[in-house]
Amino acid sequence: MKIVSWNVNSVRARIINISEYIEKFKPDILMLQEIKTEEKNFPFENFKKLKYESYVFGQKSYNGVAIITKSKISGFEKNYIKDKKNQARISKCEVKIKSNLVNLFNIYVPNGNPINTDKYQYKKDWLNLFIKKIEQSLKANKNIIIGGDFNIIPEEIDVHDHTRYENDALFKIEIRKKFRELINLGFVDIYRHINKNKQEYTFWDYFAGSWQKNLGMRIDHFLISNNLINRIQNVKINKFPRSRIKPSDHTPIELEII
DNA sequence: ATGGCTGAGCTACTCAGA
Repeated sequence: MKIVSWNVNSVRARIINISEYIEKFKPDILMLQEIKTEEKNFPFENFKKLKYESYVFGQKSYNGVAIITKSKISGFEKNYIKDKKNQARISKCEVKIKSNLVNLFNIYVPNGNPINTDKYQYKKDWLNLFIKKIEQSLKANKNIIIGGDFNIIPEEIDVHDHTRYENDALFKIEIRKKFRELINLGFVDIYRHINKNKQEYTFWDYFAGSWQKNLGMRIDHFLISNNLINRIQNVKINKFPRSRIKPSDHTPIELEII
């Protein structure tokens, strides 16, 4: 089963790119972040034509997450954590993989910049709430996959110039510690687990030829609960969509699980 | 290279992104 996470930076502005991606790479489950639309304006029909069902937690203008799936999922849930700002940033569902029921989380963690504002506190609060909820969730079901835009650069290798990001909400030590805290509950950052020294990115900003110069960062991740690690066949950052016309600033990360 | 590019909402310009 191929499960993919992709921050699309508006599902409506990106519908051609996303459709092209689906037809070319055939994900079973595609988790989208930053769809930037309410459910009533979501392009359900476009995905239906490609034989995918859509499950949407939308919001006007900003944020928003969705699951586009060919596989059967159950228990789709919005508002999984109590978000102080009422932002659409997380959904949960269950998917059967072989004989296991796996809890699948799709997350869009707050950016947190600038760090001298309440946006940064909101990011920390959000991460703390999320960590607590995952801790609880593990007690009920140890099979968990968390995919999404974490807005966290885990280590120095994961950004083109780490010295520029020491006081950035994506790379500040206390934020990276939250990432470690999550992992210490019993997960691996599966990309780094498989690729020990590889320097690849999932995001390049739109400015000043960042893509052409490969000035990017790895901020989109899959965390896999320890008991599922040996079921992972492959994890891949697919740069193709970032190279297309009118791209998202993020590119998909793809997971193969058996 | 802390400034420049992109999308939404709206229709001039701000907010947000990372």
